[in-house]
Amino acid sequence: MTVKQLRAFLVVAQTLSFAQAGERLCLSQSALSLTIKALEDSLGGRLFSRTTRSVCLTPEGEALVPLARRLLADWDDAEDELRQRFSLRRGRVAMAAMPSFAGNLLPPVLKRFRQQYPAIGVTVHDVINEEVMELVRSGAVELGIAFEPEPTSPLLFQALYVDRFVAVVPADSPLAGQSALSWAELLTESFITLQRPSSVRVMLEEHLRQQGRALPVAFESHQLATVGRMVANGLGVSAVPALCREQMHELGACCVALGEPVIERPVGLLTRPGYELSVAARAIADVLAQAPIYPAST
Amino acid sequence: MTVKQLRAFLVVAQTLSFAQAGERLCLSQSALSLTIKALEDSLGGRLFSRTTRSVCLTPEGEALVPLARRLLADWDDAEDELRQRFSLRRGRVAMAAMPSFAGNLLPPVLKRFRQQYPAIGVTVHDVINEEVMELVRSGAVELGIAFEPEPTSPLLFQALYVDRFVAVVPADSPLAGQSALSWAELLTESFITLQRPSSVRVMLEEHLRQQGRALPVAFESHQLATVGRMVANGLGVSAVPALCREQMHELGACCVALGEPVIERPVGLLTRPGYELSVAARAIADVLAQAPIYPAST
DNA sequence: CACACTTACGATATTCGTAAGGATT
DNA sequence: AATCCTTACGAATATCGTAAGTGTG
Repeated sequence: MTVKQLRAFLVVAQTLSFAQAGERLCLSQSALSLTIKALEDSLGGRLFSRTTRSVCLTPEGEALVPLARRLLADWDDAEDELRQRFSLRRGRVAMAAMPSFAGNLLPPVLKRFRQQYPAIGVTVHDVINEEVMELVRSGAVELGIAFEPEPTSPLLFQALYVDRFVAVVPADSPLAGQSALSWAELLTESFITLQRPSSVRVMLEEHLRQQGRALPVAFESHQLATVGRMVANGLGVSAVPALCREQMHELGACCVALGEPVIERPVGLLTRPGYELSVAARAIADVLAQAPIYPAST
Repeated sequence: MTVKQLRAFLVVAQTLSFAQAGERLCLSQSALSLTIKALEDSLGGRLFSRTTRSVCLTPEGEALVPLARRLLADWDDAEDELRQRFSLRRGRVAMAAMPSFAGNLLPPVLKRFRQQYPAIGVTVHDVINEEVMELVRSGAVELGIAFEPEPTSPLLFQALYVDRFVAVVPADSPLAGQSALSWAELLTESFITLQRPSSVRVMLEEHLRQQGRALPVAFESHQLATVGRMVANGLGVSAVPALCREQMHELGACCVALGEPVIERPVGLLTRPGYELSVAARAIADVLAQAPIYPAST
């Protein structure tokens, strides 16, 4: 039993005429006759009762009509579903982004994406850098946005821009007026930073340890917003990726460039090697790559 | 999108190997490759991600797997359903029979039918002769069992046997001992018969009117069983088709042959012209025609 | 180098349309 | 006689398998 046969059957069942049905199916009478015959043979009995002059359904044919209708409707629905996915008129993408990106650069990108493909749903997992990598690695999400992983990581990385740490100081601090700060100057103050699993914290400690410095941590939080608020209230200073500059300003803190050693690290797209992206995920990746919203890398 | 393509897709999705899938499908690698390619083209995108060395599903392919499973399962179910109908391993037949037949000869016939085709359901409408014809005419039932209709009737009739009226008298009546009765003898008694719409009543009156006799109706009922019981209790006599002889005996009444004029009429199968019987109905008709249970026609 | 999928090409099957046949109104 | 379905047959199309090509482990 083939799709074509079933479609032909339904049209004949509706018109009760091989000639009319053939016309509607763009098929000659003879071809249609053979098609129905083949269907009947495959099922083991007659579906139509032909009396050379008139055609009518046998009881078995009658029973097939509703079955065929449902079958073909489901068939067409499934076909449509897939076609819509491929043509970006439907779908859902799961992605993960580290909080600093998810909260700052991602929303405008998603807005643009939404304007372009309004029927594609997006699930964003706003988790710390390490969990982004884990979600991508496990296949739970198709796309991740995070710092460039170690070379030993099996994940594919495509850089979007290079992020650089900047100092965060209270707006009324004397440090706020300077065009740039040295680490030595910054570290004389009480330091506020994120809690341990955070990659921002880990990166900071790692780089400073390499030059023999330690982080004088006075307060820590697991929310960037809290860090910013603490700095704004004069509890101390911090250092965050430039990505968060806007957010810090909004919280009332001031960002100042940091001198040597410049701590910077590429931020970009993580994907799982060996697995293709869905058309929809590919579209998000493209919008991300073309978005003109990234801070200069220098 | 064709059935063959979808089946091929599912096997490849399971094995994740064109070679193995081809083997299971009895298809060469190349043919399978083309089949999948055709499916992908028809849907507008890739379903598998091939890296010359390994095959895996794209997210869209992943989405198609459950759809394809359901689609093909439904497809096979429908195919099976029809095949079972044609092979008499499933189905339902609606038929109608006049009460005298439905209550006497039909049960053993249906028992035989059931033994032969245990999975075919039968709906029997036990209604008076005229309604049997109406149900067949309207297509509500495929088969009817009734007296032969008038030649003007559009229904097809196939005789099973010829039924003849016999007298019904109380067992303790002097009439019960005779080998045959004349209508003159019978009509001297109080007469019990069925109520008006019944064809038995109509036929009786019609035949007697032709010879200038009237029916001295004392009691009437719309149930043959009640008529029999009334006769058994000495309320009077009756005349019924020979078909009901057994039933009358069981009710305590006695049946005796009737002399001239012999009232007889063929009983048989009614079908709708121009409409084919279902395989299952055909099977019942065959069992009915071959059943060796009919009284001799003479 | 070996394996696994793709592409190319000739052979086989299927499907199609035209034309003839048969039956009914 | 006209209409409608079936059957027959040659042609176009599609599908298949073998074999060569290509990229990966």
